[in-house]
This record gives sequence, C-alpha cells and structure tokens, in this order.
Amino acid sequence: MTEQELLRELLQAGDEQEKMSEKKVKILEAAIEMFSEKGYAATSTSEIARKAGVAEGTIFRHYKTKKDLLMAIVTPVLTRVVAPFLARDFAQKVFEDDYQSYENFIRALIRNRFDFVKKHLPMIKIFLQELAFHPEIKEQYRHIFVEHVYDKFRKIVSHFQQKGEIIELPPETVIRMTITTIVGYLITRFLVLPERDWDDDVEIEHTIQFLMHGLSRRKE
Amino acid sequence: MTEQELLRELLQAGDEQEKMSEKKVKILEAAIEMFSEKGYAATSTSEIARKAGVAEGTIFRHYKTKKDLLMAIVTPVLTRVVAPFLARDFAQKVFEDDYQSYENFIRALIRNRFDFVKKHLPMIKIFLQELAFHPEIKEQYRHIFVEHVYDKFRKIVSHFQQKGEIIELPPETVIRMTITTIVGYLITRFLVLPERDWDDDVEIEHTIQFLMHGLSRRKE
DNA sequence: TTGTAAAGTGAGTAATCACTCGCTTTTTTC
DNA sequence: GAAAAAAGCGAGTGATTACTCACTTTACAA
Repeated sequence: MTEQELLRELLQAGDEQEKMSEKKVKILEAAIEMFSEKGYAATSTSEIARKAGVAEGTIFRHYKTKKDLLMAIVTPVLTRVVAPFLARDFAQKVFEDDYQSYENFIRALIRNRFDFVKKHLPMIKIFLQELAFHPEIKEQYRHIFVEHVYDKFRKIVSHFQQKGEIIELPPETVIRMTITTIVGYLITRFLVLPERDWDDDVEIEHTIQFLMHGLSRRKE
Repeated sequence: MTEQELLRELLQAGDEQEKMSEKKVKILEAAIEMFSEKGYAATSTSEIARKAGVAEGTIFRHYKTKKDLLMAIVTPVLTRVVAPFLARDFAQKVFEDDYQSYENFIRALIRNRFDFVKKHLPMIKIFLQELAFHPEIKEQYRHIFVEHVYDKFRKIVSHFQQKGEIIELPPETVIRMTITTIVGYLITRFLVLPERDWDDDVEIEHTIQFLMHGLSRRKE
C-alpha cells in the first residue's frame, strides 16, 4: 500500500468512498505538511497551492473555504484517535477475557496508539494545535469521547476493579491517569524529544509497569 | 497587590526594572488575552490596539515587531515555569532533608506548579501554542531545562533511589514519568476539563499516590 | 518656566490575504 | 462520439495585514 493510498483511505474515513482526484490528494498532502509546520493561521492558501503544484482556484473548487480544508484534515483524526473504542466487539472482547488483565489491555492500547501516532504525526499535530481555537472541533471531540469512549472505558475499569487488579479510586480518576500516562509518553516520545534515540520496547514496558504499579491495589 | 502590579512584576522578570507606562501595560494585557483566545497568528495588531484602547502606532513604539511583543510575553513564562529549580539553595534543601522524602518533594512541586498555572493560564497557553512554531522559543526552553533543571532533578532522583525510596530505573525515565504525571494532571485540570468541578486537594493527593506507587521499589 | 526626550497618534503604504469568476481542459455518461 | 459534468486554471477582487512616519502631547530635569 503506497503512502498516497494510505492517506486517501484515512482521509475518506466516514465519507462514501468517492475517488479523489490526483490534485486533490496533492492539496491535502501540501496542506498537512504546511499546517503542521507553520500552523493553520500562518499558512496561506497561495503557499499551499504552490507546494501542491496546483492553481489557487483548484483548492477552492474542492473546499469552499480554507477552514473546510482544515476540517477535512482534522475530522478523520478525531475518529481514528479513539478508533480502538469504536469497534463494536471491543468492550466485549475485554470482558470475555481476550485480555486477561488490565495490564494486557493497556499494553494492546499503548502499542496500537504508538503506531497510529508514528504514522500520522503531522495530522495529529494539526489536530492538537487547532483544538484550542475551534470550539466545533473541541465539541466534536467531546461528543465522540463521551459517546463512544468514556462509557466503555469506565466499564473496563470497573471490571478490573472488581477483580481486584486495580485500585478502587473513582473510575474517572483511573481513566485520567491511564490516558495521561499514555498520552504523556507519546507526546514526550514524538513531540518533545523526538530526536533522542529511544528504545521503544523498553520504554513502553517501563511505562506500562509504572502505570500498573501506580494503579495497583495498595497492600499494607 | 493588584492584578496590574502582579503582571508588571512578572513581565519585567529579568529586565532592569524600568517603570512601564500605563498604555504599555494595557497593550500587554490585551495581547495576552487575544493571543490566548485566538492564537498569535490569527490576532492582528489593530485588534490588540483597539482592545487596549491605544493607537496602533503605540504598539510599535514599544515593540519593534509583533513577534517582539510575543517574545515579551513568552520569555518570562519560560523562566517562571522552571522557577523552583532556579533557586540557588534548591537542590541543597532537598538533600539536607528539608523534604524527608521524594513524596514530599513532589508534593511541594505539584502544589507550587498548580498555583502558578492557575494564576498565569493565558500566558501559559500562548507559550505552549507557540513553542511548536518558533524554534528560538524551543531552543530557549531546551537550554534552560538542560542547564538548570535536568541536572538538579537527576541528582534528586539518584538521591532517593539510593535511599531505596524509588525504583532503579534510568533517571531520565523517572524524571519523564514525574513530569508527565504532574503536567498531565495540570493540563487535564486547566485545559481539557476546566469546567468540571474538581476537588483539587483530593485529586492532587491521588495523583501523588499514583506517582509514588508507580515509582516505588517493587517488592516480590 | 523652559527645553528635551519619551510617549502617543492616526493617516498612509505596499504586500498579502481568502476567495471569485469566466474560461479551458479533462473525464464521465449514454 | 457528442453532450454534460467535473476538474483545473489564473488574473482579478476588496479587505486586511504589519509596519512607518511626520506630527502632537505628556513627563520630567535643569
């Protein structure tokens, strides 16, 4: 699968899969690169057109406004970020002991999210940046999280709390710590210190151990 | 101490304390508000002038360029973020058992940073946003961190590792987990879910317990 | 009080902005 | 293969941009 096919597939997530023209893909690639490097507001449509090798009018043929172009990039990220939780059988699998422990659940989650961030870093950068300034993006995110992630996550936490594997704190606190630890690792790894030579397998394992000990039942 | 005096003091950090004119303070206040709400690139100097109740020319009387204005806001944040580590006697105090444990050290740190973030949230938002797009800011940050924070932090970690309080992971991993946990909590608290009604004392204590258990010596 | 430097002003400037529109070229449909 | 639709083009639009500059007002030292 080529880079272009991969991008095409990701960006079409949700849409009826119409074929995208060559130039439309070029526009998206150029926009993603420039938005992630200079920021959305600081990137002009003429720059995007130049980098994409396309007339400026062509951009507005495909996207009514510059903001539409941003949303076309950001929306698929939104759904993919929480993708693991969207699978219909996801919570089921957890309860039916596909992952015998919270630890294995976390391990699968962190590995999965690691690959995702590694593959789509520029889009994720744009998403994180613009989240702060566009209330609709934040609202979409909030909606998806509340609707598709929070409830399932809460049930998983409760499940392993009852099994005695993790501590009896409020579920939202446990969820916060889990997400914070994973996201904190990924942001450090890919945004804060990307140039350091990481031993990813070791670091992921340390992170999992840290999280599991932090969440383990306290024994006196 | 009024809000204005407080702002004045913070923004003058480092400079020889020249008196700032009324209008200069107004400009800074307006710029901080707008930059944090709309972003640096999306805010025009004319908007800032209007909000500050000042002619546009007055902005450029005090700051040569719009970017100079940004740097005047962001630079003091940089030093204040790491302020606790800048104190000359800081590491000394830790070793001489002012904080008898890593836990107490962390507790003091998190409480201190909590107050700082709460007080200067808009400036911190601007700082975090623009860090991504201005290499000089990132370089300044890297420099201060490497020069003034990392070494002291590393010594503190080693100290408590030798005392057997915390686990014998590589110090940079322990530092990463500590910072990640604290920053993750503060970002969740003030940026991701600021509208939730937090019981801050409880949440801070849970966070400390999570961190300390995550970092504790594993006992078989 | 007067002289001077700093602070403040706002109309003006060239460049750039997101976006439009009449047109040509390419692709799809029957 | 002709007609229709979609994609692509680029000069042109009015609005806005960061910044300048000649000028006026204010602050303060001698």
